[in-house]
Amino acid sequence: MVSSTLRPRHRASRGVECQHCNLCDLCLPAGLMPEELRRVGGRLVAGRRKVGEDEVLFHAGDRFDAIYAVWTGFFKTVLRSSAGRRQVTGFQMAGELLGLDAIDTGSYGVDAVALEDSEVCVIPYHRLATLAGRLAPLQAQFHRLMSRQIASDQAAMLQLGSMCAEERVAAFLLDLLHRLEARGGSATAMRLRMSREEIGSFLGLKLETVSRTLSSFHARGLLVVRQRDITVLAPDGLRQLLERAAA
Amino acid sequence: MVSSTLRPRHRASRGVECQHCNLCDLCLPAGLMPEELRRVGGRLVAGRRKVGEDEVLFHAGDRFDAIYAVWTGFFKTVLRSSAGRRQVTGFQMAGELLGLDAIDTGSYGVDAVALEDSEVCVIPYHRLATLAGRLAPLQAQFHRLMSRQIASDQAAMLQLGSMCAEERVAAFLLDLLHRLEARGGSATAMRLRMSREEIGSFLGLKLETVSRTLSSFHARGLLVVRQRDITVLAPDGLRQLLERAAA
DNA sequence: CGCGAACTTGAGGCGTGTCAACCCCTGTGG
DNA sequence: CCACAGGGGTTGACACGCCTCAAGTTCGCG
Repeated sequence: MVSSTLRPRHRASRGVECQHCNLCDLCLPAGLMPEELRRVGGRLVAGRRKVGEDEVLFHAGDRFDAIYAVWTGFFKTVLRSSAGRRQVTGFQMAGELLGLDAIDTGSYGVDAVALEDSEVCVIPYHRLATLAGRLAPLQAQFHRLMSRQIASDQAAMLQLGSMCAEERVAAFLLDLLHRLEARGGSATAMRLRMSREEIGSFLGLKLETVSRTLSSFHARGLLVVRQRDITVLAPDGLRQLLERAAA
Repeated sequence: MVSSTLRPRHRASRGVECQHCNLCDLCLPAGLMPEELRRVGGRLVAGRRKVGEDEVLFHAGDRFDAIYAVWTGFFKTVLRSSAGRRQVTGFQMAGELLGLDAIDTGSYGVDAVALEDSEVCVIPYHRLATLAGRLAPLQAQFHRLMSRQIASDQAAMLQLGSMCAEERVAAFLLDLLHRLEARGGSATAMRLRMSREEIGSFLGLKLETVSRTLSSFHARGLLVVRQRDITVLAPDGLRQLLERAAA
């Protein structure tokens, strides 16, 4: 008994059907049976929105009404303190959600900025809440994704709180590669979408330190770095860097 | 002092009714109307469990089947890396939830340790999921609490990634006081439940640095510190420390 | 072809870590 | 009631990793 509300026809308003999306086993509908997927149909995603490189999907403080799922492209989220400090709190790629921190306060807490030309699925929160109430597997998957964000934020806290610069950079590279591999990318090579400064902000380091650390890895034969192209030659070498740590 | 989490005798058989709990507007049932609260009745909380000081509520890796809500007392959560690094990822007090990071993987990701004699409400996740599917306001509040945890973890990332030691300690004290005040405590005085080392682990500092910083605040007349008793004399002084920061 | 942004590299300073000594509380047992 | 032990906390001296500042290089793009 969802009444199909009449909405003005503009580009982003056409329903998008999850069952025809190639990301459906990575994103919100993951774990749904074909029959359930069909029930979701086009009622979850209100539409797609293009966000050009360096454009802002939403600003901290904007009124919250939708979660966004990255469909194509790459984003960063930036938290700004009242004192003007800035901290990159994460990088998001296909199938990952943006805006989860806004449910509590009703307004977004971070800026979401595209690092390359991107497209996102617009998921009005009230639609998600309604559908999740009826479709237990959808609710379950939504909870899993929020939970995953919590776990990944805590992993970031571990990096920031108890690793030295080399370890942070190594962990960062391995995490990125792992996520790209899960999306069909190479397990060893990638093109970074973010600048040294953005990496540094995420890792609590200055851009020079990031640069020096990458150069050092290069010199030790762990990887090849040429600007934003990185090829890891010895992933186990990076992993060992993380393993051999004092308590 | 080492204790096992396998303690069947703590398993309470009687349901606990949220509508008779003094925390009901801080915790999971917050925002529910009396009528809805009655519908929840004793079907959400399976029972209460006592956890003595230094005892472990759950270990990282334990199979996940319940969320816990702190009823009385005080907890810390500790994330351990494969290399043996340890990071305190948070401190939890009355009305706050433990175990949210476990929904995704099906096992807890951190250790939860009581810092004083405590009691928690045991909320089997399947019960919560079922009830949330039927009671939209309960679902909404659960989402808000997960969202709040994400936002607070990101605030911690900001502290760890872009603040100096003094700023971290000031922010930490103000946050603790704020949360205690929301629970009816004093806005200026408190007894810390955790050691300098645990504060340091949370803030990414060594215990000596925490101690020195508190001494320095004391010397400047911002607060009085005597072991674990802290009285803030100039909360605005602490706030100013945070405000006057370079970008 | 040349400008600017991003990146790299170097030299020196500073904040926090490390190591060690000491102090203060609390609990315990004579 | 006091002596003592032990853990947590404080303080000091020094070391070191990362930051700061600055110069130079590479690359993309008009």
